[in-house]
Amino acid sequence: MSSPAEGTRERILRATLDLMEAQDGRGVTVAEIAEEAGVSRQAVYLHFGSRTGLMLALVEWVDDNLGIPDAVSEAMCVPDPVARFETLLRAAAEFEPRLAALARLVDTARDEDDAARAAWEDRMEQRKAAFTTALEDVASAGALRADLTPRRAAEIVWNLGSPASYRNLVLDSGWTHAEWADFVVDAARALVLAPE
Amino acid sequence: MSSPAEGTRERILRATLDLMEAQDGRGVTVAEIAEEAGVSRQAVYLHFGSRTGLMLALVEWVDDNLGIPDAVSEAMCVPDPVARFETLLRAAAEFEPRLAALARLVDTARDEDDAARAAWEDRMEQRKAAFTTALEDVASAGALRADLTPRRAAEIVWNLGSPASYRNLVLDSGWTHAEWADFVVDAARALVLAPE
DNA sequence: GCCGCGCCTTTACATAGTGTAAAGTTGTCT
DNA sequence: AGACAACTTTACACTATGTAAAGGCGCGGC
Repeated sequence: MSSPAEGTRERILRATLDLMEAQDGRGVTVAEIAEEAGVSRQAVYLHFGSRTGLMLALVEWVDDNLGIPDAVSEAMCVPDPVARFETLLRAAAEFEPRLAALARLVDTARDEDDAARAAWEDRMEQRKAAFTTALEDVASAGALRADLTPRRAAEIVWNLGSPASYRNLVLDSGWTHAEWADFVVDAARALVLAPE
Repeated sequence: MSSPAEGTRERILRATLDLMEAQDGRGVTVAEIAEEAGVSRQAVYLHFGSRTGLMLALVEWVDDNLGIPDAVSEAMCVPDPVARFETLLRAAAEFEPRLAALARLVDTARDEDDAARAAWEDRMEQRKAAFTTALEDVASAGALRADLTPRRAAEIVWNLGSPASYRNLVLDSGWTHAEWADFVVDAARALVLAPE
C-alpha cells in the first residue's frame, strides 16, 4: 500500500481524502494538500490542472478504491428481486460514511464549478440508474407499488439514501450509521414496495 | 421604521435575495450585491460587518417576510392532532421553493463559516422543534407509530421535507413542486403515523 | 561517461474576493 | 452655523487559486 511504488499522484489523492475526512471536508486548500502529501503545490497543478480537476479525479479514485463495484456485483447475485433490491440499497448505505466527506466537498464545489457539478451529477445518475434497474425487476415480480414507475421509485429511494439524507440524520441529528441504514431500508420498503 | 438607514439595509437584503434567486445562489459576491442595491461595497460592511453577517441577517429577514409565522399559527388552529401535523408539514413544504436558493447559499457558506453554520442549524432546529411539538400531540392521541419517539419522528419528517430533499427531487430530478409536496406528506404519513 | 527526458521544485507573479482603515461628502436636526 | 449620522471614496492587507519560467535530479539509452 505505502510502498515506494505509490506514486506522487496517489499520494496527493490520499492526502486529499485524509485531510477531507479529518476536517470534515471544510476549507481544504491546495497548499495544505501539497504539504500533507509532501510535494510542492505546483505538483498538484501538474497532475490535476486545478482544484476542480483534483476533485474529479478524487471522485473516480474513491469509486475505484472503495470496493463499491464488488459490493454491487455481489448484490446482483441475490436471486429474489425484492431481496436483491434491498441488498443493493443496504450496500449503498454501507458506503455512505466514507462518501460523506467527499460528497460535502464536491457538493460545495458544484455551486461554483460546472465541471464538478457535471461529474457529481453523473455519479448520482449512475446510482439512480442502478436502483431503477433493480426496481424494474421488482416491478416485473409485481412487488412494486402500483402507482409508481421504477424510475420514480428509484428517485425516492435514492433520495432516502443520498449523501444529503446521511448528512441530515447522521451528521446533523446524531443518529448512528446503523440506525440510519435501517431507516433507509425500512422506509424504502414502506414507500415503494407493494403492501403484502 | 422608515428611516434612511432602514431603507439602505432593506435594499441590500432585497438585492442579495434577488441575485441569489437569479444566480441560483452561486458565487454571489459582496461587490455584486452592492452594485445591485445601488450602494457602495463599504455600506454592506457598515450594515452587516461581513458576508456572513449579511447572510445571517438575510435568513432572519426572509423568515420574517415570507409569512411563515402566519402559516404556522394558522396550522396550530386545526383541532385534530394528526390533521394539525399534516397541515403544518404542508405549510412547511409550501415555503420550500422560496427557501431553496437561500438554503443553497447558506449551505455552501456553512462549510467555511462557523457563524453561518450555527445560524442555519438554529433555524433547522426550530423547524424540528415545531414538528416535535406537533408530533407529541399526535403521540398523545395514540396516532404515532409505537416504535418512535416524537423527536425521532420529527427528525424523519424534517429530513423528508428538508431543503436537501427538495433539491434532490425537484431541482435535480425534475419533480414538480406539487408532486414533491404530496410525496412529503404521504411519506410522512406512512413512516411516522400508526397504521390504522 | 554523458545526454536527454520526465518529474518535480523553486520562485515569482497575476487575479479575484474578503475585510479594514481613514478621510471626505451630504443631508438633517437644532 | 455646527454637529451628527449615514454613506462614499480610495487605498491597502491578506488569502487562495492559478500561471509562468527556470532549474535540479535521477535514470535509461547511446
